[in-house]
Amino acid sequence: MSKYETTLLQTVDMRGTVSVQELSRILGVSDQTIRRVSRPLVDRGALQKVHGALVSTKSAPDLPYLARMNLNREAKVAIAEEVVKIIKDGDSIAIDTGSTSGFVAQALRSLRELTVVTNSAYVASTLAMIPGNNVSMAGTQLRDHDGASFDRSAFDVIDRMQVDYVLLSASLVDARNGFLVHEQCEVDIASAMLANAGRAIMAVDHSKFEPQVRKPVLRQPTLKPGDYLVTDRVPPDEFSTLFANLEVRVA
Amino acid sequence: MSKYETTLLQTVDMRGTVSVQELSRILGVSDQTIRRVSRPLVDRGALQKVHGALVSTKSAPDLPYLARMNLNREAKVAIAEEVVKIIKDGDSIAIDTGSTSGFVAQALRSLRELTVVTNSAYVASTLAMIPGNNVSMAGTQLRDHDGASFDRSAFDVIDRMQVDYVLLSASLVDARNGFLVHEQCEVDIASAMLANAGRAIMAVDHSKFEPQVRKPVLRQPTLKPGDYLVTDRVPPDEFSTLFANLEVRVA
DNA sequence: CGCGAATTCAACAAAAATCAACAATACTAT
DNA sequence: ATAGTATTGTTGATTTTTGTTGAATTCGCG
Repeated sequence: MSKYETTLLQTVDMRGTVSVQELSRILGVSDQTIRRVSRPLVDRGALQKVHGALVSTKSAPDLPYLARMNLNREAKVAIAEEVVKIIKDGDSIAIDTGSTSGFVAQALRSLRELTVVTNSAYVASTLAMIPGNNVSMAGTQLRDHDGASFDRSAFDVIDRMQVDYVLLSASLVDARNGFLVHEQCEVDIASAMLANAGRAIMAVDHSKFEPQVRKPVLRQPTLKPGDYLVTDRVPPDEFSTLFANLEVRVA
Repeated sequence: MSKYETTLLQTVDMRGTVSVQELSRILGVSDQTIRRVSRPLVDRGALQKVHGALVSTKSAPDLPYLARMNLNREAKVAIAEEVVKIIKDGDSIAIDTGSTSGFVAQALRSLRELTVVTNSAYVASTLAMIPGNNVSMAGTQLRDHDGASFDRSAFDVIDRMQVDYVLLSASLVDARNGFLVHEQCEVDIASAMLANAGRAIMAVDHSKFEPQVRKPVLRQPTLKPGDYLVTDRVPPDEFSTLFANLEVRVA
């Protein structure tokens, strides 16, 4: 029996199916080791093996995250990995709600001793399980489609913290108007997080550069020079002025 | 018997698996001593040894949340389904933390228009995603092994609500002393939920009727006549007086 | 069907952990 | 106080585990 067995089983059973590469990052070992320690597990039937990944034999707990999580999945995973390169063990970060945030939370499981504040119950529960992390859930009543909170107490919690980074997202990036979202409450939370954080990380996949069916109209707070913009494709030229002061990273 | 035994057992049982190096740092002795001291413990079956680390034997009560979720999985799934039969669409329920609660949350996804209050981020995020549900997360700072909160604000939230049911759990059922758990804060939350709820549902799988390695000593608040006890096997006779006034359901 | 990319496997070298024996230290009983 | 006993740290040989390399296999896609 290997010392990684329990963590490995935990992670796979929780997510249903997870790639060997990702497991190696989460456990901090090589992919070859993942294969080695997982072999006895699949022999004994505790796990199932497919090409490139391990899948749980238990009825895969169909974790909520709806259709949006699977929209542009590869893009969001890539962005999440790029975001994790910015963060180091021991850093503190505020994370807003949004589908990309969910992937970032998953990817952040490979770091240690993180201090996290978030208004998303999904992000909170994902990162709270990691031993050594210090996670605070901001807010009480949860919005039903994504499990995020925007009530008064959320702001109280956010305003109490001072963090190194804040992870933000947007529904649409407009060359003229910047980063747009649909709801005022999302802007409010973003502003509060931004006010209490060092550098901001704006994560938007390439689909956010194209026109949306339902056009968002509310502007996210403007970013500071030096804040990060992480995306999965080189943005079209028309955005160059908007991103002029930002550190742009393409996954 | 060595003076380190109890600390060693506690630490390993708490964390599920901990490396020899880390133990030597924690106890302030050499790694060789850890090996020496742990040998009789693994001989007597109180601990398990792997290369580089000690892991708690499987009946250990405080394994990380997701590891515990895979312990007696079938039993807990069955119990969860039985619990769901009690609840109807539109009901309100308070849910405490614990591995069984996680399964109940999964099973409750088949109901609609639920009002839920819980101090577990996992339960909260699981149920908040269902359209029509109204979920409140009680508490802010999350305990790292199971993502549950026990801070002041958790009680404020719970005390504001009046719900139809409360789902409780226990680490051990003792014929003389009733339902026992390890931590005072868990009792406090249970009491608060109980005070604001109609009928209680105590969910315990059969393993909770047998002696535990680390014996819990704190009594859960006593249940009212008519409260439910849901389990997966007919409890031994010695518990008949304890369960006399309860509605017992066996999955 | 065949090609390129990704994944897996086998084998070996490097690193880490274990064990046994011994030396140093603390503790006990007289 | 002192001899005897038990416990702990250290050292080096041995074993186990881990990362890396390169070959073989599988997968995806035209």
